[in-house]
Amino acid sequence: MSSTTAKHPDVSRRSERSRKAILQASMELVGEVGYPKLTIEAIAARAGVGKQTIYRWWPSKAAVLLDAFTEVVHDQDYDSGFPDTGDIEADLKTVLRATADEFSDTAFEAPYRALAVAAATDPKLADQFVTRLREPGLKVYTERLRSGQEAGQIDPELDLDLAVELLLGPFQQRWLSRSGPLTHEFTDRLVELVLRALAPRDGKP
Amino acid sequence: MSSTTAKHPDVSRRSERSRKAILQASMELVGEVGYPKLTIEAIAARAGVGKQTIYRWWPSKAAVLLDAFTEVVHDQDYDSGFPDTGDIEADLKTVLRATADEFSDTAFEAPYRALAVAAATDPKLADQFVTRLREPGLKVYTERLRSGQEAGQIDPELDLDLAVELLLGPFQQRWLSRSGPLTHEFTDRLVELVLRALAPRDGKP
Amino acid sequence: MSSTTAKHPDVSRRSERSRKAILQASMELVGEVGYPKLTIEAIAARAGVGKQTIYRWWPSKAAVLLDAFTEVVHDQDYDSGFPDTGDIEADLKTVLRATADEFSDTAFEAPYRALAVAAATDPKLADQFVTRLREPGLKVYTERLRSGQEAGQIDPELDLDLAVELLLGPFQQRWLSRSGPLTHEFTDRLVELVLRALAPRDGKP
Amino acid sequence: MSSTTAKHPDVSRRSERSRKAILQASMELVGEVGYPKLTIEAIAARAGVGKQTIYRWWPSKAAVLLDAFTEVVHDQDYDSGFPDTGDIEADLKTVLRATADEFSDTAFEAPYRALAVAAATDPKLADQFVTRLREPGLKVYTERLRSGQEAGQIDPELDLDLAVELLLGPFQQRWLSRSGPLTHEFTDRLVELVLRALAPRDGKP
DNA sequence: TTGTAACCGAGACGGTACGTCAAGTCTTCGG
DNA sequence: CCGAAGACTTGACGTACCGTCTCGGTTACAA
Repeated sequence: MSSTTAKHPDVSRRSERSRKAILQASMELVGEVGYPKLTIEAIAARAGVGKQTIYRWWPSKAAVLLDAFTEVVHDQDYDSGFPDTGDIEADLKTVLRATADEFSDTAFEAPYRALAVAAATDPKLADQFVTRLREPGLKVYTERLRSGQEAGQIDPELDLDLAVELLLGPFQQRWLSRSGPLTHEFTDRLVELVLRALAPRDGKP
Repeated sequence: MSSTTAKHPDVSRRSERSRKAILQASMELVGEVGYPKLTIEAIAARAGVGKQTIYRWWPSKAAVLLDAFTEVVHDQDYDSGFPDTGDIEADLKTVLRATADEFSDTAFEAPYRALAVAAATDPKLADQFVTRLREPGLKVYTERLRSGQEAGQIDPELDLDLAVELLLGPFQQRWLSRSGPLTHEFTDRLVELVLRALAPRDGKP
Repeated sequence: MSSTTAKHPDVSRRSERSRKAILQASMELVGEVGYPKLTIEAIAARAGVGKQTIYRWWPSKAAVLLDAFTEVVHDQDYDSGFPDTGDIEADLKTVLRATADEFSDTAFEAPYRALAVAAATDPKLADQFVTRLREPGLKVYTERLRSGQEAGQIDPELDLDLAVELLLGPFQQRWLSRSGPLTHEFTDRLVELVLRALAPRDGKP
Repeated sequence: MSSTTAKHPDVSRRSERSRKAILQASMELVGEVGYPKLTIEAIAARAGVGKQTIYRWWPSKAAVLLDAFTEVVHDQDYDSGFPDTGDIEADLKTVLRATADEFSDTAFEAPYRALAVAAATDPKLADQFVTRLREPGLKVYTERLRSGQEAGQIDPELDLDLAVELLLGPFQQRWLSRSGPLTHEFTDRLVELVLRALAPRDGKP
């Protein structure tokens, strides 16, 4: 059913051992040398694999890295739940602090930044990047906001997708452009400010 | 005064003709083939210049592009003033709409995106990118917000830098990651939402 | 067995087509532009081959040319026999005349001079030049002189290697330094003079 | 009178200091890095001179080296006389031994070999090389042989130029191609053998 | 005494080729 | 037929020099 399967050789014969080795080598290398100096040859060598085996199954080194990263993230099973204590400010602050810590972890940062950057250039990749990594991440925020909306803490007429953009846009921007540090101070202030925008309108006539 | 001058050869002997030709060729080529396929060799060839003349004055193709882009921006004298009609919502909407249009112009987009992406990878470049292009752009927003603050339309205790991040973060993020279109509808909603966050706190007479 | 094989990649996978094309292109180009203007890039381009394929198998352009020249010489199967009519003076004159003619043939001269010159500078190359081109050429002279020695026409106590140097040294020197023309007149006089030196000592019955 | 003066700028204004420095730097550098790696830029830098000053007065690096070497040789005033004791064999042996020693002195060898090699490629240079270095060197041999001829030790009908070629050809050849060591043993044997060729014909009828 | 015309040191310039690296393709061989 | 190995063509990299061309500065002859 997957239309992407068509261009591949016989998937059932694929060597799982090679696939794993390639993904792992990619993650290691991107951490060691950075994305721009990551080469297919080095991945193949590190993985003990012929270059052709990479070219056979992936269209670009970015695609390899995306698979590699997705696999790691899934292994961590990151849908580990979003807290809902009833106090939306506290919950958002908790999660955004955690997110900030995650984005400061170099093991996570190198490949994720690499992908974000590659996606900014390559629309094909951007698609997959958004579908497989970004959207699942945003969805949990949207749902927590919806819960707050139902609890009357958030303006019921508000577009929640825009609200999530308001919250995460400044965060992501600061991270990607390194225009400032991702401190808890920052994330807390951000949550407070955003919640002022989301609050139900007072002057109910 | 300028610490970067030191590593250069004798600046006074520099060929202005070559400098101009290189910057122009860079802008043309990045539009034609995109940043990843932009090569120093092609720039040199198009500019009718030896490769060494590029390597002599710039450390990377990104640096060339940054100079090229800066020059264009300055020629347009973009400090052409930020409107201040007294109606802060209208003023912000006007400017953000214009900014959205600018970021949708391919002639502007290609090199700017290239720079933003390169800066995300190369901290050295990021520095210059921020000081020479980003900060001047943000400053005018900060000033308009300060004016609004003085006029009592904005909470006087607010950190205006964070306010600007709140406004432009989602905008930049959407643009860079192509996670949505930069319509006037979007920018208007964004301005409205942000202003709710910036409004002076009620019930404090 | 072969100590030089070690530093090479897998010889069995070598492309015979490329090897031939490179050697032929070298010979053509050295004739057209001369050795100093012979470039690896031009050889690669003419041969329809990547530069790397040349660098993979040869350490320098001189080495390429040596292989090319050796191949041509072997194709001509130049061990085509040294005449031995019993008249040593006639035989030597015949062969030296032929050699002079060969050294006057531009198709032969350009690459051979190039190699002789390069060998004079590069001892590594000199080794191979001597073993693969010079020694086989000298050996046939030595053998003819030995035959003459056995026939009593040459002093039996003579060092035949020195004798060959005496004959070919002036010849080579004149050719290499262009200090005079390689006429048959010259070669004949040379043979006569040398034979006076080689003659058995008289008055020792 | 000198036809070469015409193409030069005003010779009278030439800086003697620069000329000396260039020649000395050339000699030093050719000894340090060898002729093929000798560059005009390095000579200029070492001599503390602008490149143009070299290009103004010499057509090639070989020409510079030739001047440099000639100057050194003349300073040594090498026409220091050829011994003529009456014993031609002893005299030739003495001089050829000295020559062999000279050609084994690296300070002399590097530039002289460089010139010999360059001359083998560049006929223009070869002319000057022969006129200014080789011929003066050969002339003294010719004269000594003529003296021997007049003394009846050498066949009066012999072409003395050819005789000198017979003596020095093997010597030069061995040196240039490094096909053997320039021992006194070798030069002595060579002189003896050559003299057998030059001896007056015994069988005077 | 003062031009002014050269040489001079310096070094930027447009080029060419270098030798290296990696890309993506193709071929050979073993399992 | 997949996978490892790696040779192949291609093309860009960044460097080294080439030979030419200004740029002040410093002589040294002419007005």
